[in-house]
Amino acid sequence: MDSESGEAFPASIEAAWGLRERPHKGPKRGLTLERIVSAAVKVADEDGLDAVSMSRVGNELGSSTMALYRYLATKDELLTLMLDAAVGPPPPLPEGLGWRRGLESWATSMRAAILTHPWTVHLLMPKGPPATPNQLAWLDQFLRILQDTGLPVSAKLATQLLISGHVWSHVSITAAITLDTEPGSLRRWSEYEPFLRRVTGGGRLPGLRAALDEGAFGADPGAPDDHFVFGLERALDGIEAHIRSLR
Amino acid sequence: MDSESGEAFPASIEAAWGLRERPHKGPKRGLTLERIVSAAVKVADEDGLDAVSMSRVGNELGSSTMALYRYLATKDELLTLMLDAAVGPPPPLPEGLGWRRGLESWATSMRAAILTHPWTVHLLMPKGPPATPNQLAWLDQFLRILQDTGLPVSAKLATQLLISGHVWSHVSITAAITLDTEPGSLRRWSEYEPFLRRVTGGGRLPGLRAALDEGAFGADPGAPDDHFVFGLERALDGIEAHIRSLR
DNA sequence: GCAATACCGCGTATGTAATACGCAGAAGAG
DNA sequence: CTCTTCTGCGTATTACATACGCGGTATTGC
Repeated sequence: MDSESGEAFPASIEAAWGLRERPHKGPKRGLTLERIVSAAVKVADEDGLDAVSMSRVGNELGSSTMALYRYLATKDELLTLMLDAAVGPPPPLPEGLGWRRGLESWATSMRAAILTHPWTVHLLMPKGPPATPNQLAWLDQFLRILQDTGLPVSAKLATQLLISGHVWSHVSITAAITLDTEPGSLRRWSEYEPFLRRVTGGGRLPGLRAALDEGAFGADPGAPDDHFVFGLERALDGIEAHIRSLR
Repeated sequence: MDSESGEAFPASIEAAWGLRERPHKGPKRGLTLERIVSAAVKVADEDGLDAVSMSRVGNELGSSTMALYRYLATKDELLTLMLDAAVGPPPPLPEGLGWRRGLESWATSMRAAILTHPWTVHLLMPKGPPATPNQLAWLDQFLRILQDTGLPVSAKLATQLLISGHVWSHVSITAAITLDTEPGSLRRWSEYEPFLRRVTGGGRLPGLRAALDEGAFGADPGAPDDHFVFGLERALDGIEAHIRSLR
């Protein structure tokens, strides 16, 4: 009954939605997309994203490298599904919060979900419009939170762009600063302030220099959490004013 | 005279700042970091980021693959410098704009700079705190724009996080939707709306479904530009209210 | 029942990268 | 003039993703 247009998105994504339940002829399938993805997530949790190779994931399942390609067309699809699985669905929203508290909760939960599996940060760059189940579930929840605000749809989507961009930006910086303490790209936080002092010498970059002298980039890189809240609240203030202005 | 701490950041970044001018003994150097980076940028402009391999860049310079490693420790450093070079310095800021117009201009310029070389989108994920000259120049300009607002430094930085996150998020989505029309990951925009209708069937994802029925995801993917402006203005509204409240 | 068919897991092979290592020659230092 | 330090670069290693095809299996049409 479906039109034959079902080829628009990769088969693995269709499969993740539970569509595409082919009645099949050949031997029984030994694996499941779900099992593959969760094995890959486990590898990433344990040994980092770089450890996720097709052969490693195959081994983890007691299977071979190439068997996975019966379920996935490319590694990229695996990564997309890993992100979806690791972030998971949005936690259920308490009723009657009001849109503002709702969005605060949404943003905070998303940030937490991402940082639970730090490697997801490296997968946030979208490879296309959101299409996986959990990703769309988050979007859906966002839109439901704004349901009764009277905002037009396009404003709701634009709001989502702003808020999720903020989350994204925040987790990326956080990960880059606090988590990537690999000796390869040294860049230890403690070296950062002296470095900035050095390059802002001789009157270069006066704005930055002034910030340094006011104590930005001080000891504690935990400040980013405050930055997160600050930016979120300012954004919500702006949205709130706009919603009020619509009446 | 420098303390011996100069090893905090990769040598190539130090070199990009013009520090590290070693008086050298051996043969004259045949290349320059600058030439390498601009050759790499040229390759990316012509054939995409995936075409940028060490050997390809070497060839482009009439040199060998391994010669590059006298200037760069890893390919990652090359990518970092490519981003810096492609984005370039911020355009000079008109005087007397006021902070709000200033930030609008900053955000718009940054968006334009990134989209001038679409491949830069894939390099935006930070690998550490910003350290390259142009990157810091943008940050510097941002801070100077906020100079007379009375905001504490940490609020200025948090504001930068919010605004740049918005730019980032916007260009990423834009690139993912409009530019990645590779047949590999099909996902043509025109297939997106039908896809969403399919997965929101049966009462699933009601928020999304409502948005669909209101005409979101309609024909024209040029709407993201309006989304960009909307989000930016809301954010600035919030900042403005906050600045006012400080008096 | 039975053959044809479509699909399974997976071994093998290919191609492309990044990059470690070491050599031979060049140029400034003493 | 020799020693040291640095150069460009050839070679070799390692690690992947993934194309291709084989031999076997379970379902389907007769």
